[in-house]
Amino acid sequence: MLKPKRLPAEKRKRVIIRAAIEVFSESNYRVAKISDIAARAGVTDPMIYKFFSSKSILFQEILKKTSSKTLQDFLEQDFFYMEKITCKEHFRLAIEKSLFSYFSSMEKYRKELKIYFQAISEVDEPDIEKVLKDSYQNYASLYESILQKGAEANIIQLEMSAKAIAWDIIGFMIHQSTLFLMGFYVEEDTKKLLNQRVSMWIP
Amino acid sequence: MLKPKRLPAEKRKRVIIRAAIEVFSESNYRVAKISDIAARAGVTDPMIYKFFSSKSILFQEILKKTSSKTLQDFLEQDFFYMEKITCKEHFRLAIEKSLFSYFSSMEKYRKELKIYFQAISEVDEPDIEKVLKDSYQNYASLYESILQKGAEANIIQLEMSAKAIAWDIIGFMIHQSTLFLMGFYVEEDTKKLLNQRVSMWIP
Amino acid sequence: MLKPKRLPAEKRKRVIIRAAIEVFSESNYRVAKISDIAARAGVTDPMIYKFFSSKSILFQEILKKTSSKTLQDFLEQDFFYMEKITCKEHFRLAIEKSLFSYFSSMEKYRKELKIYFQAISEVDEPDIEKVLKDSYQNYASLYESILQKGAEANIIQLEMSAKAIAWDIIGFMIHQSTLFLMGFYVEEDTKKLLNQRVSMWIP
Amino acid sequence: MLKPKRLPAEKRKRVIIRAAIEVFSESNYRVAKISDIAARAGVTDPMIYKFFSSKSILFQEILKKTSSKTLQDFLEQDFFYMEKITCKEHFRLAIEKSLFSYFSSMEKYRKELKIYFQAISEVDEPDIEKVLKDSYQNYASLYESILQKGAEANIIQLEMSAKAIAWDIIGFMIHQSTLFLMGFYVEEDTKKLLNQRVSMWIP
DNA sequence: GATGAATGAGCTTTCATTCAT
DNA sequence: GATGAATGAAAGCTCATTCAT
Repeated sequence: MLKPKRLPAEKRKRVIIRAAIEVFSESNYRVAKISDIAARAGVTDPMIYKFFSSKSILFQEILKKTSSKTLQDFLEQDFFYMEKITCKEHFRLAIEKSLFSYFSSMEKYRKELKIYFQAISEVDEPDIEKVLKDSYQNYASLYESILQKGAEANIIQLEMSAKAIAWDIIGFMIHQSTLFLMGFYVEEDTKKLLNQRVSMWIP
Repeated sequence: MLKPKRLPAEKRKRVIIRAAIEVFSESNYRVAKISDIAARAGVTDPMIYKFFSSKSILFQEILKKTSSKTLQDFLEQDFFYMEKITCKEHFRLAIEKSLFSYFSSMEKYRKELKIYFQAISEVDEPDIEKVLKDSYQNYASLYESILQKGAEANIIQLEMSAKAIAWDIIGFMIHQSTLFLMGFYVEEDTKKLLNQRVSMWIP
Repeated sequence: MLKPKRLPAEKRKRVIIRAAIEVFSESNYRVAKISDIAARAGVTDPMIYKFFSSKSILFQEILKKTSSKTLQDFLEQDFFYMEKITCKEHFRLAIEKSLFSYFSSMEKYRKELKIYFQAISEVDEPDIEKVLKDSYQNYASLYESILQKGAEANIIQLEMSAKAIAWDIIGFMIHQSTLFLMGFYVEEDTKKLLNQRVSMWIP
Repeated sequence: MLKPKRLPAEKRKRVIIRAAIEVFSESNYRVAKISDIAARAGVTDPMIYKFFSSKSILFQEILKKTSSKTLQDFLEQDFFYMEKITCKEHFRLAIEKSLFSYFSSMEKYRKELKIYFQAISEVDEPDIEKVLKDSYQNYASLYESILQKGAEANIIQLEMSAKAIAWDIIGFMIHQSTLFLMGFYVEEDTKKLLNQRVSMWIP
């Protein structure tokens, strides 16, 4: 092993997270050992604790980071640049594009996705449960507020509460993620389904 | 402690398996402790080892038992009583009914289903991987042979190999199971999808 | 396994001891399991406890039984039938014959011998230590009393106490037993050595 | 508890080995508990596992280390500095001296010797058997090669193969070790026997 | 008289985590 | 700032032994 370089804290932290993502995704939260992660990151065990106060916290940070990063990707593309959305059809398209963009990024985030599904088995740890819920909540809130805005601006009319629709959208995302991880994802099918759903959500 | 009742081996084994199913399904394979299972079954740890030589074996036995029990349920209903199946439509119906019967039993086997999905995270243990694969394989073989028979009897014509179709059927089952566990299962939707698929499988 | 016959207690006990001798001699006191012994004897574990209150007791009984049996063999041959021993030379011959008879029986008692040497590693259990010592003591006492009788009858003259000589005889027996178990026993050599020693003991 | 001193790994390992030698030699491999050894070494159980991956490995390392240490002592004294050995008499003397040096060191290695004899009861563990055999083999090879050299240089003439003689030498060593441990070792006697044997080996 | 059922007690081993240097 | 040394706590598993039937 190469002599461990002195890295600036932020960088080192990122290296550790990257290593942890790999190690966790290769087995699971319980089987993965701190020392495996440390070895993969090229540091010693206590270094992990310098940045993350416990294994659980490290796991949670991964969940949070992944969630916020994908959310970021999302916002940056700004599918919902309202100036451009002037009619229902545009609105529908924006929803479609945003979701499809998520589906397209699944390959890139395959490992993180696996970790998300592991997390489901760990919901008896309340902290983990919270992070998991929050992460879904963020997405839901985003869609909820967008739908709200669209409705307020009279661009669209909703038949259900914005919240209910938002959570159905999240459900669809999770569902497709599962299909993806299990090897059942077929882009064409999803596209069609997505189209149908959008018509349902925004009638 | 309540005075430990003496049970004949077969009964005790069943009690332990039941307890293990509960304990495993409430958290996961790694988190569940032998002593939790023992306590739930109202026995001491060593009793577990009288019946199952290791925790992993116990887990595997649950997987196997569940698999063979649901398969049994299946065979007993004999959807494929060939004397009665004389035309393609009957054949299609038999497939539909058999699958729908499986979907209907998911609620009954919710815990076992959860354990099956936990097992996916444990496939780095080769024994567990094998049991998992075998269990799917059994179902696949069943459908394969049925399709084969139907084709040989000229009741149906297949556009793909019986094997490929069989595995697509399994995929559909797994997919619906996932939806179910995640709370996304809607009987109506599944019925429609099932209908479509059957038309695909048996054109 | 054949249905366990109802055996008279004494016979059953002997069967168990025989099984225990085999099982112990094949590994060692700690590694040998009660259930192995029971299986070998064709009985269930609790049966062992019917006859021997603990594993240690069973081990001790083997030591005792072996000791008394070989001692018995010894006495029966009556090398020291005093009427026939009228001179030093006869006395020496009796000693020689008695020891040589022991050496000749080592093959027959190989397993028991192994157990004796195992017992040495277990002397931290005081009971076992006692049995071991007693067993040597019995032999020693025998020789001591014979030497005493010989001296009192003026057949032989001793240069050391009868006790000291007796224990040296025991030492020689143990030594030869060790050689035997380790595969270094050569009858010819032992015969010569024995002859020398006898001259020493009875000058 | 006394505050646990921090020791560099090498030192700590030596402390543990020393403790293990004592604890093993005081009872036996099965009776000695890891926690006994840890306590004796003034550490907690897991420290043992930092250095030795299992109890069996620890035991084996002791056997190996002892074997290589005594062999080292041996080689350092260089009884077989060939320049000085020019005639049969010198050669014989070298053999005698080397063996006698070993016998003289038995007191120093009494505990290790006891452990070696324990190991015999544990030969059903194949790893232990191997270590034991290798350890004897090393000594045998040493003597074999020396005898070979002597014969090739025409300093001595052998009546048997160098290998056979080498193993007879090992047998003699083991035998004397046994006598020593059982309290029957008498330097004088051994010297005489040794002298005889050497005449046999190198006639 | 014999056994199947059950357990107490204990051992090896693992791992997240801390702390002195 | 980084690490090697050390441990607390617990888990899986084994085995001699007991007891109800």
